[in-house]
Amino acid sequence: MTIAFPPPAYLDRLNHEQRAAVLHGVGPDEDAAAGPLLVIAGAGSGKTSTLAHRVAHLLVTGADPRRILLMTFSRRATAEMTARVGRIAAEVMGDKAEAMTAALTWAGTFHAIGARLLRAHAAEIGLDPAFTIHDREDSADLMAFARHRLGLGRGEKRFPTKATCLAIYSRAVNARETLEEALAYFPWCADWAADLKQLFSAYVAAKQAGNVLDYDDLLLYWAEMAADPALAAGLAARFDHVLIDEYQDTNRLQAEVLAALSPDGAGVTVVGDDAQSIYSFRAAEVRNILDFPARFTPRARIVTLERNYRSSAPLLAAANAVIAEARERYTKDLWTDRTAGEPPVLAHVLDEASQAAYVCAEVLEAREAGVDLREQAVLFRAAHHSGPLEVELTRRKIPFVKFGGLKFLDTAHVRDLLALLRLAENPRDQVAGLRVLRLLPGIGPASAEAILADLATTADPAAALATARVPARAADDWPAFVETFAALRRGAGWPAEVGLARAWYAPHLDRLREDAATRQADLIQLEQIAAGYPTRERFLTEITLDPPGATSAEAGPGLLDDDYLVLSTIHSAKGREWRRVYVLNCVDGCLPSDLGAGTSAEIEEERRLLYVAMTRARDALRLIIPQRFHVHGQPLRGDRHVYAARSRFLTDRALPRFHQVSWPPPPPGDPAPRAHGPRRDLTARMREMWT
DNA sequence: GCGGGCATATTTTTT
DNA sequence: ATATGCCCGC
Repeated sequence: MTIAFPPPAYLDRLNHEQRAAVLHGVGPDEDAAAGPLLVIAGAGSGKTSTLAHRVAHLLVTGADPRRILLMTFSRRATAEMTARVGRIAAEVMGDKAEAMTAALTWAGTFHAIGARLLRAHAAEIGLDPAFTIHDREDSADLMAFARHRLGLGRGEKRFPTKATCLAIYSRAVNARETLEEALAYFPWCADWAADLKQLFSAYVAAKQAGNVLDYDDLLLYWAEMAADPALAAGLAARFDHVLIDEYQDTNRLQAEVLAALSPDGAGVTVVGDDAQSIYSFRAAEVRNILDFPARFTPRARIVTLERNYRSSAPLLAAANAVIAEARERYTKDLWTDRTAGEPPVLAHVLDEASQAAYVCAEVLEAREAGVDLREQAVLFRAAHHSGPLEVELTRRKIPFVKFGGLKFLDTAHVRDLLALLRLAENPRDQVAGLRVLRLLPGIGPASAEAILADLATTADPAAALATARVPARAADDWPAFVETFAALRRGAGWPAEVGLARAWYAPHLDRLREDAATRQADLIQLEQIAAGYPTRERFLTEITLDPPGATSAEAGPGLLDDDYLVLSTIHSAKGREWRRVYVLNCVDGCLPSDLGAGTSAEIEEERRLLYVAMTRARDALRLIIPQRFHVHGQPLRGDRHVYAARSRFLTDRALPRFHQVSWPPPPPGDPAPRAHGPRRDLTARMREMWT
């Protein structure tokens, strides 16, 4: 492959630092062969573009796309990245660029790449390549199963729930901590260390018996494989270049994987921004990025991108003011030459209902002024915060799509259907089997377990089912199940198999659920999604590793062609941008969230969360402060609420960066505008007397 | 052993 | 408002 001289025109689009990041160790001075590179890329500094240019430049200068490992944080980010790489490369290579990006097959999330590598190397590490992958809920179910079997939780004191057990386990694995160290994050469970150890051991055994891997295993097996001298060489030899996006949100286990892929850092590029680290609840370790340069000798090169191309100056000034209060920070303030623009607005509203009304009014007004709905987004801390807004949007017939929170895949009927497909893929998968078999009336945990035990040990699962002893009450429904399972095992064709599974499931759905019709509609949609995958295995793997992230009021394909408002958790908004951004519930208790112990590290992360939300906006930003919002999860039906204060992150020092309004606007001539609610809320006091 | 009925605690963010 | 977990009758 020839090197393009003079340098390709695409380099001219980049600023000095971006170009340095793109050119590092590539091209004419290949002797300076690419040592490790860290790109600190502030919000809106052209990070994605820079990374895409670097990959494209590697391709243009002759790198083998099949030997480039590109890890991003979501499938959407992967798709966006490869599309951009393709466009850039096409400028120089024309039609050939398409083949190059098509060969960029090792692009995906850490977990997805891990799954592929483990399947490829399964035989070498004692895995059956037909392994299936448990998502969080499956893992929790298996944990519950192990817990039950050990008889834990029968004492007087309540044993931690399955979700908590899994969280502790996961923390230990991802942070590479001992159980005792991990328990520091779960102090109320400290007394259970011995039982938990026993439980985790049983959990691991159950996973292996079922030939299943959980999320953590995808990284753990990978890291362990890489740490084994006999296996590591084969892994490391696969790739010439390793590029990782959002490095600030990786955990220790992921850092280990990276270290094993390239011990001396050759060919490694990591990109991230410590000011946007928001995943420590998932054991993300911001030290990964901070300590990256010093891990190598000579140290890794650092390129810092501080010029912001996204936001107007007033918005950026406000975001800088918020992050300036952080206890500890490493990156400098961002700057921009986009000086014009309106200041961000702090909107005081009465409650969540008026918050919803305010957002609707603003959104519609902006649309009248020419800003499409899809250029606007509403962001919030927790998925349920958008509830009242969703109601209002639906009432006003404003289309929207929601990212984050409860997903399609978490509904019982979708899980039931997937469980059947998974059992066909991997008959040893006990969680899937238990779920499916219990759909048959007359089969409960005990008989299901007996049947599954046979299934796990036989060479011919379909035959084993046909001759299994089933309770008399289940006899009528049994043949249909056996037949469907056998057809799936034979491989009835994809995605036709989903149709078979659905046909089998339909009568059970009718029997078990009131709203069977709407749930059927979901399953038809699932079948359409399945049609987009080449095989059952790919479908099952990828859908658990990167589930369809969005739910919408008017679910259904085709919606994406229309104009719709985006609703998203702040976490799911990472890496995205919109012209106008609204942030709900900017009050203490929501942002920062008052759950958890409230350690200062947690508080700092909440501050970064607000920063991430603010820096998504290009032209306009509204932070909304309801004076009262109602407390969720209270047994008292109805209207318990708290009076909230402006988020502590919007300090007096940051305040001048905002324009403050009350909404609805006070009537003209009102002598006492009540921007901060009733002077004294006696009704609340009356209620509090009895709480 | 199954499955329905009742009580109870419990809610962040996600691969 | 929901989900998990426990108990009891069939």
